Amino acid sequence: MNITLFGLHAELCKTLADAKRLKIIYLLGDGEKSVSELVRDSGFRQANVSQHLAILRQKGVITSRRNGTTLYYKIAFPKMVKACNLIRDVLLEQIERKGKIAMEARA
Amino acid sequence: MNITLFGLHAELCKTLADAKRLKIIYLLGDGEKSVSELVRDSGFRQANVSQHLAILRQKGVITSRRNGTTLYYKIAFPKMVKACNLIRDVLLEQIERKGKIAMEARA
DNA sequence: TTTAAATATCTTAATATTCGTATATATGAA
DNA sequence: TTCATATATACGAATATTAAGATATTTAAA
Repeated sequence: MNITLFGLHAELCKTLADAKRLKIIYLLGDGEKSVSELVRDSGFRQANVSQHLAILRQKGVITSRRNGTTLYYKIAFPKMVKACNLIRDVLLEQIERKGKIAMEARA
Repeated sequence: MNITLFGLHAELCKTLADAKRLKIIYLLGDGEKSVSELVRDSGFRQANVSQHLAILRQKGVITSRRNGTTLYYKIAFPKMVKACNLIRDVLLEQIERKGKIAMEARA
């Protein structure tokens, strides 16, 4: 069920479906960053950042480059960031249209 | 942690992060469809389709219109489909690249 | 007011995800 | 070699997600 196109597609979408990974993706939007820079800028624990980076790298969303003991990560496909931006646009439109409180009241 | 922008953003991304929901979204891409049409075209069980539709509706990705006992669903934000398409593009690029690498490795 | 059709919801077991702690690995310097 | 720094991985507990079966709800028609 996972080697269908929809299955692979869903797996790729899953990489975006986590608040911490989204933050990391946007931190990498400005250009490559080392793990320790990401730890510093995100406020997440080092091990946790590495875990999320491993997921993003394994799904081909980011790539890495080593310089000494330092690993630099960057976005592999700008289209993924564009997709994130579209989804964020929708979110902002939803918030603007109804107000988040009204949305939750109906839920 | 879920009422942050990144938290809400991740929740919206989550709606795309399931193979069945992606299939439903693409089935709705051509225009509105009733639940029974979706059941027929997807091959999923009725209760399961309803469950996924409920998730998509609750997150504001689709909207519904009732006609008698029939409920018609449609995409609420075309931008969400565009985001799906971008991610699928990335997936296809990844597959193509991998294919090339595999070809080169074999050659 | 029964009945049927269309759709939604509840419950639950299986599975997947996430995070923290602890530990391991890799690289370069002393 | 030994040490320090940067980063990755293993493991387990808590939590979340999914699918199926059973049941409920809604609407219209008989």
